[in-house]
Amino acid sequence: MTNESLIFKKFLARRDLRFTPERKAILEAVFDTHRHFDADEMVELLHKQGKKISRATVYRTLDLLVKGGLIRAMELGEARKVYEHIIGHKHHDHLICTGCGRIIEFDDGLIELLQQKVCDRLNFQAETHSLRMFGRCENCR
Amino acid sequence: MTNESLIFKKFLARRDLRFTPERKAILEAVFDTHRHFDADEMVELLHKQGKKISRATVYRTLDLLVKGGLIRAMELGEARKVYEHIIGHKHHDHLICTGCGRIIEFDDGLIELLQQKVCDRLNFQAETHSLRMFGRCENCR
DNA sequence: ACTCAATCTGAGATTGAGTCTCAATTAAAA
DNA sequence: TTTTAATTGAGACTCAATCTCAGATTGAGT
Repeated sequence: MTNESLIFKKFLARRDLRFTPERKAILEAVFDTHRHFDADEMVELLHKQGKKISRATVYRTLDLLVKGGLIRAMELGEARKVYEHIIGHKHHDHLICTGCGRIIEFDDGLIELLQQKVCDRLNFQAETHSLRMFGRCENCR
Repeated sequence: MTNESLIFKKFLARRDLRFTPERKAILEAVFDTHRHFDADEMVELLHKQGKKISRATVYRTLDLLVKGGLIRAMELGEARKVYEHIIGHKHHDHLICTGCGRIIEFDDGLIELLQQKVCDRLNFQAETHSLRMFGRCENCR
């Protein structure tokens, strides 16, 4: 049993929700994918694997994975939301190249610290944050 | 002639686009509004003022104002894009209360500086950025 | 002022990601 | 086994945003 399965099961149990075969299959497909993906890509991937799971269930389960803190949803300038793993990955933010669509991840502890200071100063209790910089990567500038 | 009119006219002229009565009315309505607004609110506001301007034209003109650097579009956690002025306003980022929807603006020069350093380090030429922190404001925590 | 090519507009159709509905199914507890 | 509640799938629905295209408007050139 993988780490993420345990965490997801615990999350579901806490809410009287069930670890169904569909949720298991989606969880596994999500954690087998080591890049950003969107909901409809996940539907397609599951169908390619012969798993007949409806769009509605995929959307619902991705929401659960977000609520459970296993994955993170982001808007990277496109219409669709994309997702990435949280578990087993250090927090990071994104540079988004408006030329080629490339996503560059970075993290900077000092920026995070200063963000926290801003929140403290304004008496705000941050739960999540999103820092995105849009521009040109080295290949496109 | 206001500052923003001059800038918008110049932007349009540079692209062989016209400063039509509709675009003028939208520009004025936008800069008379001193808070965040979305496209459909702007349509409604114009209609209340007796200006019969179509949704399509409002959407198109807001895009032009963004391209021209007069206003900025953001996603603040809701489905709709919201807009705010850029001209005459210092750059800032946002705290978004997930309890009451309140938007708190802040700016922190040191964070901006560190963002620039990240871009320099990764050879990335940033054009815009967006830093949002979601959580609970002092009234909702 | 007139012509003409290019831009602009409005009404409504269309798109598309995401959500909702509800009947049938499945899981788990009693 | 019975009962109760959660779950699923198919497709309808929502709604912000975009697109279409015919007719109107603009402005440069004459």
